[in-house]
Amino acid sequence: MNPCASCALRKYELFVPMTEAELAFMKDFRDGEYRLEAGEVLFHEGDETDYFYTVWTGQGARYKHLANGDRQLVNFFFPGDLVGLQALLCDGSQTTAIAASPMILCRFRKANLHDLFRENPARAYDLTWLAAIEEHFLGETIVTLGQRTAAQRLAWALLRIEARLKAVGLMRGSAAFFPFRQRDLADALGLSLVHTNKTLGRLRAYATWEGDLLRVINADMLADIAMVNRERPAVRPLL
Amino acid sequence: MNPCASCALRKYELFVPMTEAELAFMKDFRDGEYRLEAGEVLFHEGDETDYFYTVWTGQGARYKHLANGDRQLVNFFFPGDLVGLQALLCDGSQTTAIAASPMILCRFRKANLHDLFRENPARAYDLTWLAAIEEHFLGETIVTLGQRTAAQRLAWALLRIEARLKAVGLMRGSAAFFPFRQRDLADALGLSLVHTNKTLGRLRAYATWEGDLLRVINADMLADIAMVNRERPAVRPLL
DNA sequence: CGACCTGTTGATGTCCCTCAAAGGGGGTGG
DNA sequence: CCACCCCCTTTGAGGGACATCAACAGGTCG
Repeated sequence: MNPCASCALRKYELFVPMTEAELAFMKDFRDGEYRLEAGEVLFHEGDETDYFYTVWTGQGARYKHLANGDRQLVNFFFPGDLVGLQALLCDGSQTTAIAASPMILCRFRKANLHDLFRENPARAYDLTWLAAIEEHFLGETIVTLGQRTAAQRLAWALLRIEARLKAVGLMRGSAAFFPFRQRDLADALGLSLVHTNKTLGRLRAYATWEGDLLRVINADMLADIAMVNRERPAVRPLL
Repeated sequence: MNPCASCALRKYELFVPMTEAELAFMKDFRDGEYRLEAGEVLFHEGDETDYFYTVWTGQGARYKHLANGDRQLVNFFFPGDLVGLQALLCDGSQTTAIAASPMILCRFRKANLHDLFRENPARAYDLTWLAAIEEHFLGETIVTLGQRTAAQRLAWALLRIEARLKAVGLMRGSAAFFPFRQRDLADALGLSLVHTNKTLGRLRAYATWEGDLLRVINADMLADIAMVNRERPAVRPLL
């Protein structure tokens, strides 16, 4: 029984298909699962870890605290995302990773990384590919934080999050399951909670977010507001 | 005559040393140099490129334009930095890369990337390592844009830039050579040019930036203002 | 000499932050 | 089964940090 071969994520178009041989390799490279409850921490700022992960189920986020107690959320992570690779390669995590819902992660040992590169260059390439994709998203985030107004930031974020969730089938009816609070989104976008709330109110004709359900009503309008081109997420590997 | 073996950058502590064999390999993997004058563009938003690069000499930046004409600088690049890897892996660049001074870049062919992973896993690992380091810096930038005030942003940036320049010997006397304009720094930090100028004025007791020369006078004070721990740049590979 | 770029400074406006408080839902304990 | 509390959302009021507009000075180049 190969958990990688039977992984439900692989059916989604978001991910590049894998061969039988690749799936067999990943099964051995994988070092079991790691389970988290909502609110639990995967690693803390300053931790030296021996593992990195990919998200199998659930959602979480990575953030950093400043000396004055402010918090900046660096990114959310969704099924298929890599977590903790820089913590490994940049000796020591500078961020904290936390689960926002129950999560299951596939775990990989740092000690096996060199073997991966030596024995399966194609998978190593995919790992680099994933790192580059993450880097690309962080670049987009920088553009947003640097140049967009509150309404533009929110439109941008809601659009992006909903598309990503849809791509991995995280739907409850016609809405996407998004288990975060307004506080989290505010900290991700560099806005105050109050202003985030008020601005969400003004966008309510185009997108709603009630409880854990995010519903995009008028994506074109949101894209207009955010000044982005609406594009489906690029195809990417899944370790 | 091996340009990688004689590369003047390798003497700096910032970079992990390479063996003779590795240097010989890199010489073959390298696909010549690419030279730019100040102001010239390496690649444009939307370009599909066949190359990626590392900076040998000179400095530049990568930025993105929004529909309204605003510009956000995503990162600066300095000698030893990787440029254009995501453009390759995320099909198509979303950013423009431009030289701020005359530059020489070492060029690598996209077509050879798979060979790199197959034939030299250790170098492939280094490539991923570099990507992770870049990702780490982008994360820091996100924290800064999201949470820090104008003075904090500038203190953070001046500190970081000066440390990076020092690490590759880009000194003119006791100051670092930094060929950008206030407009560039403003666009990097998400501030207006005017406010950047005024805030730089208020920091002038701790750091000066006149012409192309950046001089940090009181790094401890800047670190205090920026709420960062002063740390030397982590050691990293140099392709 | 004039055009242009960069840096500098002042005046005015506004977006967003901070402070404050109230309402709803879920959980817990009496 | 209700009282109470905590967390989250929502709304209003006031203030501040930063953007925008405008103008000038110095240096460089044609």
